[in-house]
Amino acid sequence: MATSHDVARLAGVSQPTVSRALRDDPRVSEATKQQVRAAAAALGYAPNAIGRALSTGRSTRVGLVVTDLHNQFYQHVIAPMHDELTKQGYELLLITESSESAPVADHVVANGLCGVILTTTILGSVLPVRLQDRQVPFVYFNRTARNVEADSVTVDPVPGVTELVKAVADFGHTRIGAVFGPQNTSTGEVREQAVRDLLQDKGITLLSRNVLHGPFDFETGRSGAAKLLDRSDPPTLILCGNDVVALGVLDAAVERGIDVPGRLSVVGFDDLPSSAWAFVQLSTVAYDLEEMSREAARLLIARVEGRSATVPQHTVFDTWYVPRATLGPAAG
Amino acid sequence: MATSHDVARLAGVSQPTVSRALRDDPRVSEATKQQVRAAAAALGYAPNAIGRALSTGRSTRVGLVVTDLHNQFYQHVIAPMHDELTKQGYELLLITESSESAPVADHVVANGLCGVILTTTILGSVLPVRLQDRQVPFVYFNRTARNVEADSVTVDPVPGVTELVKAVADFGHTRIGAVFGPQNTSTGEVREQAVRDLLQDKGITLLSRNVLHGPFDFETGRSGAAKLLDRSDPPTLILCGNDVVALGVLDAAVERGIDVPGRLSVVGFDDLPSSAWAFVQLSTVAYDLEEMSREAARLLIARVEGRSATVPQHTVFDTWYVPRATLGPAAG
DNA sequence: CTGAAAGCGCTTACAG
DNA sequence: CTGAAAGCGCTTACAG
Repeated sequence: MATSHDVARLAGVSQPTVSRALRDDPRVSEATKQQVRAAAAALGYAPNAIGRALSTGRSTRVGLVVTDLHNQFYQHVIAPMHDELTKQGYELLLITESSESAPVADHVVANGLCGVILTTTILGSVLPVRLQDRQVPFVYFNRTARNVEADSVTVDPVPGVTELVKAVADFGHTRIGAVFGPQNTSTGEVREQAVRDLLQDKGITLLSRNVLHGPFDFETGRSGAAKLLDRSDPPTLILCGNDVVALGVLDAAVERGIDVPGRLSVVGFDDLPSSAWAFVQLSTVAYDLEEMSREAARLLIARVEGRSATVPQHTVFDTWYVPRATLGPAAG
Repeated sequence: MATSHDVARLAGVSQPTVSRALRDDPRVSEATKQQVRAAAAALGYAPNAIGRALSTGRSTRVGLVVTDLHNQFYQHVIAPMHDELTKQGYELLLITESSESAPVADHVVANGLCGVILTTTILGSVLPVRLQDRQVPFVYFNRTARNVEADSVTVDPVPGVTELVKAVADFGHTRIGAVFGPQNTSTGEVREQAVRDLLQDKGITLLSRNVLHGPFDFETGRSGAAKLLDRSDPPTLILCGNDVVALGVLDAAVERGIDVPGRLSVVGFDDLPSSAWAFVQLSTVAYDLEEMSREAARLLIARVEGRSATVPQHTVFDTWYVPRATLGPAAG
């Protein structure tokens, strides 16, 4: 592979001039730039990112920290995020957060990532602290944390849940079950609180024995539904922490031959593409996940490039209820 | 962040000794190693990967080249692949192949990737050639290419399709439609050929007007099914290039109120987790996609580390038929 | 067993 | 407008 020295030799200039010319430095004359570009093209030269990173102390590599890459949800955030990053000349490195988060922060620094998007911060996690210590810019995606302030993109569940709860009340549901997300994440907490508050406003009680928690995955939904449905007085509706959980609930219901929504209604949150499939038709709360993913990338880049205000930026996305086939009148 | 110089100063040794000690170089005495490790720990030092990469000319960063990150399929390859790479001390960088593939190869070199996994090589693509030119190790995932030999992991569709075709024949299907994958990929080609050959062995004809092609996505299935189902003599069975396409076909069928498998049978290929959901129950051809993804990572790492035989390694995975609810007796 | 020197491929003050 | 020099943080012959 050609280096800037090769280009310099061919163009008859010094190596630093090659560096400047190709970055379109205004101090280099047009004539010189022409020559350098021609020489670079002739040699098929592209600046080496490693050399640049070492020299500038900054790369264009962004880390995306996730817990569960198997989760369908991430597919829909990775795609637009990667797209936005690429468009702006950055790269996406996948990082899974293991239980020990200190290594992650070291890893990030050692690998010269210019910033990190945290999709997975457990409340009270030390990772944000570590990143801050090491002065690595980061943004919270769909999460926040109390200990460390930083840019964030989140969702306001209230508008969507308000509409949803109205539909629930209109359909006459009173025996309600819930399979919420983990209690140690802000996403789980915020959604649960919205549902609880708004149900209460409608005078609907959520019995604590009908409320379950677990990771935002299919199995949580399956096993949660199993517990709730095998009772003598099963709920007529199960509210879920997200769509993936709701799919698990549907799976359990169908397996038991329980008609949805005839005998059981199910509601999710996220409105993933699969929820709209004709043989799923999951009623759910939606928001613009794609735009939200892009916004996370944008916030991070702005921060990395020093274009952000010193104070943390918080973008909040609106939600709305999407009525489909899995929420219907309460069973007799 | 501390550098090896800081550690050297604290440990009272030279910087190269720090470098050697931390890599556990046998030429360094145990006593010195102890001191260096202690100093490194005290400073929270971790070797800088950028410096190392520049110096060795090799990183531990692997690129995964995909076309369509939105496709559900990739979720199931990214997760295990990332897991295997991480386990072996490598990192995963996402790369989408745009139409122009020369830039991709340059990008790979400029960013010092140590190797690349190609999931998406179109037959006749120049990317493999470019990578070979630049001496970047790579492996074909689920694809091969004629022009350039390289390590590969692929699937042999024959065993699974043989079983499948037997079931199809036993159920008495004769009016058969197909929505195959793209004709410009080896995966699409190989699967289609297997289906054609094995149907022919059973004396079943696949009318060319009933055979459609398209990208391996949901929309291909939806629109393909629309075409086939709106005919006066619709097929009693639609064979699909993969599960995602089959889901699209199911979607179109359900939307039209067509009973599956009463009036229409549908079969996929891949056996993605969603195909097993109780409300999907897609009959399909399965193979060990997770193990296959890990194997791709392993082959690449072995190649990168010079542990592979000079001749390309080809791992081929077995397939089998998974009967579920979407393949039944041919409609009257 | 350890250190001094050189170099990987860039960028960035500093001169001129 | 351009070049010579130094340095980013490592590794790797080369001496000793």
